[in-house]
Amino acid sequence: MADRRPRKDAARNRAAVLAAADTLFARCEHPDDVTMADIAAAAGVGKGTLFRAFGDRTGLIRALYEARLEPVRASVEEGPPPLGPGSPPRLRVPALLDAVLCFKLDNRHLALALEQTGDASPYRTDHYARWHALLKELLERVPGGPDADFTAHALLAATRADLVAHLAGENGLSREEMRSRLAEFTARTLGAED
Amino acid sequence: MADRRPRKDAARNRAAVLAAADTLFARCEHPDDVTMADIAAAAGVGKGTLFRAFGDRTGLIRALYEARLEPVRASVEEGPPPLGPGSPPRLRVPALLDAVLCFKLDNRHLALALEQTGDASPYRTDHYARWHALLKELLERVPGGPDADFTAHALLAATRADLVAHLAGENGLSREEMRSRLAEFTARTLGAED
DNA sequence: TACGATACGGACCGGCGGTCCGCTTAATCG
DNA sequence: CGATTAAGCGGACCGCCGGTCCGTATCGTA
Repeated sequence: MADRRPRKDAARNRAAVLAAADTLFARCEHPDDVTMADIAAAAGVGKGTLFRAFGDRTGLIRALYEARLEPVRASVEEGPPPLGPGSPPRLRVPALLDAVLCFKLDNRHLALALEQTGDASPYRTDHYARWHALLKELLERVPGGPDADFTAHALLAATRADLVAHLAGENGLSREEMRSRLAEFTARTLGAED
Repeated sequence: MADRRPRKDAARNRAAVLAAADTLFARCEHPDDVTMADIAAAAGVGKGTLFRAFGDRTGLIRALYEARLEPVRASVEEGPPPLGPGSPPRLRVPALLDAVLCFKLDNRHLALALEQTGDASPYRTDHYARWHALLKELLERVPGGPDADFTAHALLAATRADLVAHLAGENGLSREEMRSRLAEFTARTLGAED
């Protein structure tokens, strides 16, 4: 009844597919330019392998995204302040949003691909649920703070992948400029520090 | 060299297609469930007609969206305060965002279909450009206000169709609750009124 | 009414995500 | 080690969708 370990070749292929998909998404401007067949070919496997390993297109992208996100998640859950636990909400909230923003900047293609996957809104993924829950909890502990639930959503919305891509691309906003804008915006919504 | 008026049947068919598409999108939960063939059939025309009139899927959805948006645009550009011109930014900004939110609530399916259309990010449409430009201009006139450009984007991001749909659907947030949450959020980012 | 321009419509196409099944190969066991 | 077996493989195949094409029908005009 225990989970049986996967075969060696299966594990190797899985990794190859993830790597291939990663580079392909990074190379192409629009996520839809990368087809499943492309990924399979680049990874040197058949399409069947790819679908058996990840279920469907969304599953593959999600797996990639979450693998990349893992270090950030770790920093947030057990890293040092101000990002890690234990730091006061007024410091941790901006740190958290900055981390999300940086992640999206560093993984534009992936985030775009994921948020844009037709089926299932980005709001039903569990990583979104985690960010939102944590943010909400922190906001609730800010004295005189705004409605935590909505504010958490609104702040996260400011880091949407396509917005970030637009600001970086069309507007030519640099990484640091964007970070400081977001920090300022976050500070405002937290309100004056009494 | 003048623009030749379209033939009567062409105009009628165009209207029929828009109407059919509207009801179909309204009926279905997920925009992708509505295919071009469905729309053509519901409108009682051939697929060719549909594509000749609107170019492609995105064009059709955009046309629908903008037709619906027209009254709101009119209210904003030449209506009475606080939504119309002439009212002070501190009143007009929240009014504007409230109007956008209400529009998205009333046209969830359309907004979803449009924002989710794979090709072209929602940030390159001209209605977005208009909202953003106006909002930015208003924010610049708020004394001691935040960075206008980024803030305008961030505020609009809080009214993204899929977020609105999520809040209304999963969270069961009522229309009025959402409006008041957004109003509160907006007020916060505008800062204390000195 | 006759004629040119315009629009119609549905058969058709290319390409995509996803499936299926005969073959290969890794793991296990005597 | 060789035999056995289940897990994994891969690419031909399928259904569907957005988009095109062109012979035919209809509108507007004189």
